[in-house]
Amino acid sequence: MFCEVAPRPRNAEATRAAILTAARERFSRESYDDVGMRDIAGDVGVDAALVSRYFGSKEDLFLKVLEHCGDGPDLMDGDRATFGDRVAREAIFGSEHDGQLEHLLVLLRSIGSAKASELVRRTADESFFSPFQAWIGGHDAPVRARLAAAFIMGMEVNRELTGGQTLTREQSENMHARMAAILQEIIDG
Amino acid sequence: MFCEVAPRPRNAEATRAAILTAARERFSRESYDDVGMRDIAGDVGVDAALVSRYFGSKEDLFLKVLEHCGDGPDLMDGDRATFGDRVAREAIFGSEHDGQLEHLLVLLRSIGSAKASELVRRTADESFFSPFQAWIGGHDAPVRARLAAAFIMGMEVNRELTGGQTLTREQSENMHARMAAILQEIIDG
DNA sequence: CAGGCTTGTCGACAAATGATGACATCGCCA
DNA sequence: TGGCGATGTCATCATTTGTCGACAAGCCTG
Repeated sequence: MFCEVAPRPRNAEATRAAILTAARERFSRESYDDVGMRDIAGDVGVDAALVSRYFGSKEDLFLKVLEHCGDGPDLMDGDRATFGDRVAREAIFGSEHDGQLEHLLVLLRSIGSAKASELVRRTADESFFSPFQAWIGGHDAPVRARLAAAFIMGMEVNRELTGGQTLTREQSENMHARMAAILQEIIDG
Repeated sequence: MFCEVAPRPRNAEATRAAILTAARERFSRESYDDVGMRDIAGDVGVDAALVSRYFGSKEDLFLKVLEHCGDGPDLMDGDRATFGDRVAREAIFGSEHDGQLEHLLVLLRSIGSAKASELVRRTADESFFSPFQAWIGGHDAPVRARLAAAFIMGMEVNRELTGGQTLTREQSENMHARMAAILQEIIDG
């Protein structure tokens, strides 16, 4: 009884989209160097050569991922008065299914890779820092934007570094409250 | 006129130390994956095979670097009342020749690499988070340590991401003042 | 000065990677 | 239904990487 997997229908557009999605998930969990064309292809159930042909090169694919999920981080969606609370919650507790910070994760994962860092830098500026700074507005917007961004990104890194050992529920709530207050104060000026 | 480079004297101990130093400098500037044994060997003026033989494997060498420069970050050296000022200064303006945060840089550069992340996590805990948390002390030390650490690391990442475009002198001073205040407040409880 | 241990180099290998061109297979249209 | 373009696979290449064993050169001791 051979239980063959249903073959993917021959649809270039859909396959292309599936590859892009798989690539985005990979790049948000592993660094540019650690993600292989064969990995992405395997996730989709396709040969690695197809990925190359559809996207040109690995670098081009990475760039497409950055453009695709970088429509603009939705950090700025929502009430401005609850910014600290919202963002601190996601930064500390994370979120199932693709939270607002997934875009940042892709950037952070590959910031260390020499081959990707240039793309990461440019994207970070164009689709994160600039709009974020504009959204913050007011006096010293560039400075306040950097402070807030640093805090948010740092907490992501922190979660990565101390991922194993978790705080107690009470401590996490405590940290969330403190971070939310600090962030909100930065945002408000 | 052949101007030969003076050959390195045959001294295993010195050579070993030179390799370790070169490795530390490489790993503080490039990620684990981007640093090759041949690179390190080239810096010292030695064959790559020697590095392997002295340190076993690349992973062992990386671990030695972590242990070596991780005697304990000297963030905690100095007056506690000026902690915010000192650390914010180094995080924002950086520092020539190996500042207090060089140790953190090694960790941050390679946090994304799958092969190094486990070592990075362990080292970060043992030689950074734990002593830092103990040094902070007081109520909610674990929480406050993480908040401060996140802010500091985030500013390092920030510098990496926005390295190209610099703030004006005035803006930098402004950011320094704000960051120093926030850090100090976290430290003081 | 000669032997022998130490220190270092050379060449090579196996594995993995991104990339490419030739070939196979599906689906649509005449 | 037959053919043709679109879609996908296979085999392969060049390169890079860490690592290893064999060999060369140097320094110290007898």
